[in-house]
Amino acid sequence: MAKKYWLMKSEPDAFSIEDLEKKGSEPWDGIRNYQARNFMRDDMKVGDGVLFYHSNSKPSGVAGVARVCKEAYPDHTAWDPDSHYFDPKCDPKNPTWMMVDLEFVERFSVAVPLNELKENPKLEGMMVTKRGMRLSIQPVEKKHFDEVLRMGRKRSKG
DNA sequence: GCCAACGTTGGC
DNA sequence: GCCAACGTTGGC
Repeated sequence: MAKKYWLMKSEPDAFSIEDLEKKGSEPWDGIRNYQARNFMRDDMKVGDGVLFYHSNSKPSGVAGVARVCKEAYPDHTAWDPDSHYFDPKCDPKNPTWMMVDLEFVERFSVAVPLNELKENPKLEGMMVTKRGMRLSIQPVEKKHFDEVLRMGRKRSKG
């Protein structure tokens, strides 16, 4: 199976690329959307490339790159009453929610802001550039992944 | 802080 | 099963 590419959103106040860099790897918990879960559960494999996107940020944009290092397994925060992500409808014996682990790959010194993604004709059709796109995990085409990587590294050089 | 977009819930 | 109400996401 060919390597796949993804974009995953996080609010940097909650968990940022800097946090991932410090920790090395981290479970991507708290996903409570069926479409996003299905991508993790059904399609993500170890080694897949991930654009780490900072949302609700100034500005929002792609802050770096991560890699899937563990395939989908149950998200235990769903049945932890103390967790922000607690889901009272979730049965631990038949887990509804899953997560993968990501490991740090690369941090752009300056994030590639959303408006530059939108303005780049090579990224036409990329999901994150579409208005009203709230899905927090999105599949990304290889050509788009490579172009965003190029943009991030170019900026990093100054 | 505003509000458009969109997913979920619940009454019927 | 429809759809209005509600809650959340997330850019601006």
